[in-house]
Amino acid sequence: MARGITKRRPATVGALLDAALELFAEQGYGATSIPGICARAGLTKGAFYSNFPNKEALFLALLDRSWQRRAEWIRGALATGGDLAGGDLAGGDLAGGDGPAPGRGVDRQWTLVSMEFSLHAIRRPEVAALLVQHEGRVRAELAALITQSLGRAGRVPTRPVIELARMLVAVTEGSDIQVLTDGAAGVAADGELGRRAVTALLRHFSTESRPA
Amino acid sequence: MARGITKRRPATVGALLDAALELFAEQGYGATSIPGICARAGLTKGAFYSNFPNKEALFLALLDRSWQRRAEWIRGALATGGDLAGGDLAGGDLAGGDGPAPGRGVDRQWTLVSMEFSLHAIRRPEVAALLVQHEGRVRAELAALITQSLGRAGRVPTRPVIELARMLVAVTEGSDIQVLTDGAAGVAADGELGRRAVTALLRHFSTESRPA
DNA sequence: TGTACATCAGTGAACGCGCGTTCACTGATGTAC
DNA sequence: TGTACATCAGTGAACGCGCGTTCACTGATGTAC
Repeated sequence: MARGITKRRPATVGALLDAALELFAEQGYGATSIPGICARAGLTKGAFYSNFPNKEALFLALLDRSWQRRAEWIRGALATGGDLAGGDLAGGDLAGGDGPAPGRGVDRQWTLVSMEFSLHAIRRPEVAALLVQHEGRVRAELAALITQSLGRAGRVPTRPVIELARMLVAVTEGSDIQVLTDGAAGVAADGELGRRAVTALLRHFSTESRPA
Repeated sequence: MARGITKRRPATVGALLDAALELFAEQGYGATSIPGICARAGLTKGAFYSNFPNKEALFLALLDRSWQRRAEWIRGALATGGDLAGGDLAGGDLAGGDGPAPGRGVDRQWTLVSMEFSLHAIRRPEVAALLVQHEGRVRAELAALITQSLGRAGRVPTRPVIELARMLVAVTEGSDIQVLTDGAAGVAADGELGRRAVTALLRHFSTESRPA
């Protein structure tokens, strides 16, 4: 007679995660209250405590869901032969989309929430472990994408690809912040600067592969 | 008979700003309470409200002080002929120091607080204006530094220096985040990756200046 | 298919606490003489 | 230099509010027969 989880739970948890994503992006993690999340989700506080012990657990669950969605996206790019050098993964797109993925432009919600999480992780070693693990996986997938892209252009890397992956993530993150702050005003289209830098780094740290 | 400000104020304000810097870095802006700041500063809450209308005003005052200190630092680098390409400004050092400036390595406190402020600014257009203005000034000074560095190396930029300045800020910010998150584990010394990327970008977007 | 009922999931009232903010006050500062 | 006193700056008690958390309860779910 009703053993284990029922079908209501996933819907409730989903509503809470959706509400939290919105509010974390709008107001920030610290400024968002549990009652606020419940109200946005159209639920009572009891529903929250029935599913999570505290706000941090909700945050981790939210990241987990986002990471899964983004992982699907990056794997899709690999499968369909995404080309970094061409620019279709560079810039804002590295920040992908929380869902079916937007095209060009920075995903504001995701960028804000993941910046918050970086801050959070930097302050708490036990949370940092999670982030480090996740970023390791992302870098590994990105490294594969780099190798693929360079290969298509008839080039080979002159430094470990994992190191290039780190650089691309850094420049992309930094660019995204600038785009959100001032739209990289008057310099180039959204993400264009980041894409240029990515291309430059890929060229600088690779060389033509002449099969003797 | 005691007209205008007395000598107590600067000391009180200074203590509050010091306390706030520590706590914002430790716990984050949102999680830090006014009573908390006052306790850390060894003052009562009244002292706070006697000097600031709210936490946000304190935050802005703190940034103002930090920016002034950092501006002195970057101007010093220009005056003493700092060399970007050589690496002594690149990497974590772009993040300088809130004070006489640390040598190598990322300034943890400052990086955390300025990330928080970026988030804050992205969410509030009226605050963003301040940040945009400040970053504009920083980019201008950095552009001068880039021109100087390239000049020393007998090179000229192939793109607007202000654009290069943006790229260097982006890659430096992104690298700093990685260093704080996982120490850019096992890849290179702190900030080394950022420095390499900076050098690569400077080389890629400049060419030898052969005075015909 | 229909009904009984055990278990699961969310409700809503209740609580204690620390927050932000105010304000009458006391002590510190610094000018006037 | 010393004293009187007006103004400034910080104290500490007080307040109302919304937060996080708990829990007895009611309604939803899904199995057994």
